[in-house]
Amino acid sequence: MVRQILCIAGPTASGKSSRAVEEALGRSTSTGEALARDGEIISVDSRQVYRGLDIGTEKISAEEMRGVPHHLIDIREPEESYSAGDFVQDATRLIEDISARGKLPILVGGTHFYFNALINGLPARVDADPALRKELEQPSTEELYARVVERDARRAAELDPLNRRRLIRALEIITSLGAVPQRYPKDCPIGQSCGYQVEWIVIDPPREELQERIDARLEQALGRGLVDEVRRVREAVGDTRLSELGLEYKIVGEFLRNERTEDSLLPMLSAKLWQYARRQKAWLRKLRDEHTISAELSHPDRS
RNA sequence: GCGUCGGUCGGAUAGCGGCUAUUCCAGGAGACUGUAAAUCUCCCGCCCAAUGGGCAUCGGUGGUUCGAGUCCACCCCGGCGCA
Repeated sequence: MVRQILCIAGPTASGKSSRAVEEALGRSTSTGEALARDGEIISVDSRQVYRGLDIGTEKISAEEMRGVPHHLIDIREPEESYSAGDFVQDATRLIEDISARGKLPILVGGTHFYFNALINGLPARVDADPALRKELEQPSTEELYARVVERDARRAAELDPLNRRRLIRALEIITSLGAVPQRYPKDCPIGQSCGYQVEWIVIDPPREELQERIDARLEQALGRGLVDEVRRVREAVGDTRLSELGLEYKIVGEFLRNERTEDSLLPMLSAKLWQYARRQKAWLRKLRDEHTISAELSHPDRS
């Protein structure tokens, strides 16, 4: 059976979360018509899955949820891993559950790669192999690339020879399957693999407006104790993992280690979040190209 | 005032007489098939009849030299030390 889902995507600070709640409550008036919707929200966010990362990830508060169930938030400890594969599995299950209850699954978030993975599928289906990954940390990047070329020339041609992470992942798949499966096999056109009927809402505010929203949100986050939150997370997971969590966690972590001044915090965070937003916009373009979804330039008053 | 260290492309930084002035950050354009807020690539003085070529450029002015960001002199500016 073809499940219907609503996907809300957009860059950071674009106001996705509150829009999702409105959609779930059926109060969206963007088209002028009152849509009687009763939905549950599935977060599509690679960082909000972690407990304790609240301020830095701009996690929605209980009040802001307004009684709408939210899924895939606070489901892991920060030191645990969570992958696109985990997400696809969890989201697939949740979509079934929510649909079975007669409700509309609403997927909202800024991890656009996860949307892509859910809708277009992840052909490999090979779990991470920590032991193998550790072993593959040893060889030089050149060597890793040579191995991929030797064992799967087709995939090698697609990969960046200098991107170790991707090379290691490719070798992980090759070790398990012999070769990396093709992205879009002839018998599985784009959009067919997921079997969902997708309605898109893409919120993509103009540059200047988004930058203002990012800065406003950052000042708010600092006022709400961002630095203390990062300090707690750092104590729990250590510096390496902290940096991996990215953005606020990485930058504030540098400050906590006295590698940067307090004055440089806000400007640097602002710059990094804008860089992030740009990467997200690149994904939106890709999603648009693949799904003919249209962007909505308007946005709700707050997020 | 004397001494001293320094003034390099938005910021920081390398450069110790020779051919394309280094690296990091910021900025811009992208990639992305299981770490994705991660990871990675390219561009980033000016101009052009541009898969190549031309002209600039290292605080200023002069000088030494076949050749100067690099050496010398003087000047301007900043830090430190001594007065």
